[in-house]
Amino acid sequence: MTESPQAADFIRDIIAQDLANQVNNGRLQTRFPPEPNGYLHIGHAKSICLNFGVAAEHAGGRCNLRFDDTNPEKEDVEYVDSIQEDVRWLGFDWEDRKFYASDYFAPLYQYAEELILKGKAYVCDLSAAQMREYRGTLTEPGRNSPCRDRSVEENLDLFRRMRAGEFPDGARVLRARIDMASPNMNMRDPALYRIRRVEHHRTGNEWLIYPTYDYAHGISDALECVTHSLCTLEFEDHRPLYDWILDQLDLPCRPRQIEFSRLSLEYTVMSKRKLNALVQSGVVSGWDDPRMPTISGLRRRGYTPESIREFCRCIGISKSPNRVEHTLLETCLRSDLETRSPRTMAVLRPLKVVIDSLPEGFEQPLSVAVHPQNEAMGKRTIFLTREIFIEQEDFRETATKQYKRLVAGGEVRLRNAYVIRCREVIKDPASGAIVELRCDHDPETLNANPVGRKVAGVIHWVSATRSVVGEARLYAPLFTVPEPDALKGEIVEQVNPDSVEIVTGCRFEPELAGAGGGLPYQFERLGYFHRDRDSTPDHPVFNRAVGLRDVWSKNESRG
RNA sequence: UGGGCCGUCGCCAAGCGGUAAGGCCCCGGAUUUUGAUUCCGGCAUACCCAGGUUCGAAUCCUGGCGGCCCAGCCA
Repeated sequence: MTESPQAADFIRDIIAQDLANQVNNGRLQTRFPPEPNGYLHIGHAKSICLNFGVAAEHAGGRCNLRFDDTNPEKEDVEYVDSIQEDVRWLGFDWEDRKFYASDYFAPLYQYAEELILKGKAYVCDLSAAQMREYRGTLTEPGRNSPCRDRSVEENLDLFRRMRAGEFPDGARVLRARIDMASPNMNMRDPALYRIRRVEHHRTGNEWLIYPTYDYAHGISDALECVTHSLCTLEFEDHRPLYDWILDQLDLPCRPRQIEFSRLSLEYTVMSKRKLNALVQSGVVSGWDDPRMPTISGLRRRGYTPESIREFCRCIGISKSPNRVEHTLLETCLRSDLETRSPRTMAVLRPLKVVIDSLPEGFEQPLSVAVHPQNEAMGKRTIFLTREIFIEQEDFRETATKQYKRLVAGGEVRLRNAYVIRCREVIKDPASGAIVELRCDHDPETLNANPVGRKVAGVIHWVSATRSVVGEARLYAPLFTVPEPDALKGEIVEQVNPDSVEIVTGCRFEPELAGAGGGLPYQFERLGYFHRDRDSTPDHPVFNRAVGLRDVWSKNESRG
């Protein structure tokens, strides 16, 4: 797709200015710092596009991948693997700069001793509950911990013994010595280290104490010589702490934290906690369920990296609260696939049509464009046979003049083939259901318009004999309300029960049986469909990534 | 209620004292063997509100109002 040029935003403005002013000697270093405790979602894509994107826009700009793995209780290698796959799939490259906060556990520990030596940190014996009590509230200042004035020697001794495993989990923490009366709760002597006898996915059992995010993040940034540390708005209140920590220590570089608003999307949820709940409960089939807003879910659904990048460009970067309409995401996919997706005809709900004017056993090969606007994509061959299938909804016994498809006694064009006329409607005598149509074709209408009359409608079809049977999965939003985050109760119980519709007995052009996992196909007149990994050679399964824009059904249902 | 941040079209979002970009949606119309695509045209006398400064304000000042975030030994 022709990707739009990257527009400026307040972060790019700041960076351009810093670069112009030779701040950090004109270096630009960003980082994408996921915690490996879940799969990446479209909100992360926004951050990835920003961090890797802005680095790529400047000569010498670099973006690191850094796993923020300071809490072994929640983290797992499964997630570090999926995260790397997703970032790469999105089209970004950290080259040889894959780091982990856990790479810095040793220096982090040394810096903590340094803080103690400077009287800027102390070991606190308060329990978690007590600490909460001492912290005060939003409107009342906190109280100093009784341990706050311990001597440097005692603090150092205690901290070393914390590390050595002399105290049980949770017994003590190392705290920054800042200001228990600060109006900013984050500055009320925040915890820096906690005791956790948990195996870490990379450091194993080497450490019994683990640094907190607030302590580790800024130092990790500085050690990597990150110049611009971009994060979401909820960390705005942490910036004074981020700066405080860097101010106390003698570090090689001085990063600057800048915050932007996180992405919200209509009809879905974005918090890892909620997404995890959906996965664990089984209401979705996994992190890559095509209804999920995860990168892996979007990929399985049929979204392309290009379309997701374009989406991220479209939404921009700002500090305003936002909730983006999901039609924008769909538009980005459609506009990507419109230009390069191969076309095919598929009938989801088949209605048998017999063309009586064609002889028994008739087969006519038709060479048709893979993409009508792009000849370079070549031709494919389809076969017209006496028996074909059309879409059930493309026939009505009676209809208003607005209905441009086939009606009893009326004419319609078979896409890429002839105009046919419906002579007879065969019904099941018991149920009255339409089971078959008998039609005649007009032999003069292949690649030519009929003379003396106009046939407005064009419908897709597939040969009854030259086709394969398979399955289509049609998706609707996971939630029926635009703001599911506002819903009360368990998120798992709020999921739209009709968010997936499995249609079996679909008919596809034969080549789709063995189609690879490349770009989604456009099923003409229906939408873009992506082959699912549940497919088998004799039973293709296609996910509808997105439908075609459809003003007709919208207007008709409107009345 | 303490602190931080945000408020420009239905949804994103430019704008940085000189008289409201752009995209999405939406509405017309043209072309069309996909009711798709493409193409033309329309879509904020108005920037949360109220005052003030100024020749001139979405932009500066003052005061309101509304929304989001923070009281994890999560990130």
